[in-house]
Amino acid sequence: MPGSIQSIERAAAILELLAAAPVPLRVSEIGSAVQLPRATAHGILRTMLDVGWIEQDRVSGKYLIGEGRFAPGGRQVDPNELRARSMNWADPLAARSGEAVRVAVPEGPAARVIHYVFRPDHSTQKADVGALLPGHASALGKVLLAFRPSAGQALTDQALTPYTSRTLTTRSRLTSELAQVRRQGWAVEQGERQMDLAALAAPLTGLGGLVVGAVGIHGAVDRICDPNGVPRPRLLALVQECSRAIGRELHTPRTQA
Amino acid sequence: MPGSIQSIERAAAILELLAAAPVPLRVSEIGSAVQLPRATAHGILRTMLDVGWIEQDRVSGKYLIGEGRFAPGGRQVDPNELRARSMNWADPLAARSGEAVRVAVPEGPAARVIHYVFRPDHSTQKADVGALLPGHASALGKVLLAFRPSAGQALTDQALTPYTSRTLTTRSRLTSELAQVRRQGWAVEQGERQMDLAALAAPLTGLGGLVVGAVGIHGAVDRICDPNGVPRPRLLALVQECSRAIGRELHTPRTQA
DNA sequence: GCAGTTGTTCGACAATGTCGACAGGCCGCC
DNA sequence: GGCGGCCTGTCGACATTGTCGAACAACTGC
Repeated sequence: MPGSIQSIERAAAILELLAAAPVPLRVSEIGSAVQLPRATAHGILRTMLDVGWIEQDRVSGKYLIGEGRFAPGGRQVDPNELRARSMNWADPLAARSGEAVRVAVPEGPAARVIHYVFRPDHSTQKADVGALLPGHASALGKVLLAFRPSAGQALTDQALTPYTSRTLTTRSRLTSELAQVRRQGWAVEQGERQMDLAALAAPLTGLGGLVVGAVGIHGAVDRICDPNGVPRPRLLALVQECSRAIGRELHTPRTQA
Repeated sequence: MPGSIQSIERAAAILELLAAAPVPLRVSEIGSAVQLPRATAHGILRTMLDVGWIEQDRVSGKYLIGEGRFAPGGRQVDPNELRARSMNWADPLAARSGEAVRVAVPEGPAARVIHYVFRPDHSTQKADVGALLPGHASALGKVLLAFRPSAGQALTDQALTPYTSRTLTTRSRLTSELAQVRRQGWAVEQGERQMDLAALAAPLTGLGGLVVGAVGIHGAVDRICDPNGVPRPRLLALVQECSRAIGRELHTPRTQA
């Protein structure tokens, strides 16, 4: 099929139309300009609204081009919004798994913790919100690295700090590990950053399949994994379920009721 | 169908991925990052290549984000490229119609002439390449105005300079005229800018249905139209055929063989 | 040299987007 | 104030469209 994808071509045409327009445009104007039924134009507009390329004036209903997109280093998903959306699902995960929960977003080759839910028991714990987890030595980091080729690019063997004897310290081993993470859709960390700690993590998938963050649990190795070092299926299922739930939430950005 | 269009969502995801990447990425990397088969990712990438959102390194085959797109007043189609592509079809149009041919691109509410082909007979003529034709009083201008809602927005009744007694000088009459142009796909001008001149014009449709320019013929009123003021069908067909041919040319931007 | 990549093309299937028609809301004109 | 036109957004059936597996060729690195 040596043809281009029409939906995208049409979206591009409409986007250029809006970019060239000094004032917001109504759906019918756009439709007649590109010779498309209004319903079709509306569908394309709504999609571009969802992905943030364009904006809609709430009172007039007219559409206008979004601000400062695609600028070099253009903004990813807003961490605050992601935190807000994941809270509803992170709490139940902690309750049902009995472990502490973390949500993280990518920051260079590392993972920035943006949300933390304490383990249900009343032991002393410390929330490390704001902390930077190493990408190669944490479950959350591995997930982000696996689905963000841009980040992994910069990692050299020298940068793979060995935290424990189990830390992956060569680029080739890390690469194959990340390939496995991509295949199976989740990552595990056992004693790679701290000998007595293990963790599980899964990606948070935004619109279009783009991974915008990761969610996971962490705790004592013997609670997270069985004696053979295999993650306990129940915990794994809980993490994946939570990941999918937040993902679904991200797919419905019907903000502003 | 209260769902978004997936192709566009995926394109957006890939675009953000590329925007966040400091270095060019290969197809397979992109595919695994958004969990898509390579062929699918390739199709989306090719489309975004065609519309100019991304670029491809000719030697490595890697993809990188395009430069300076969507900047306020971002570039339209390059007039030089449009001129080059339309030349092959404008010449035959002049030969077969026996009239002079003009190609124009939008510039504000007016039409900038970027190409001119002399009428085959050897009468004295003057090529007005570079001239600015009024949008409301020329066939080329009406076509551009009809498919560029952004331009018409600024026109007030005061701006509708009356060149002759036949010039459309009220906004309402112009609006209905433009609606008709959109319906039928071509525009006519008879004595509206110069009493003894008539013209026919049709849009040049780029990718996705966006009108990027217009092509048309002009000459003595009695040669362009019949005594009743109706455009001669043969000439009209020739203009439309030429318009479609150039449009097809624009849809195949397989530049650089 | 071969084995493992890579980017790209082709074709068939069915999932997807398109488009006509309907409902709800708003403005403006009588 | 009520009415008519025009607007945006929704729903559903159809078929066009995009997707995805498999095959091809060119390239890289053991």
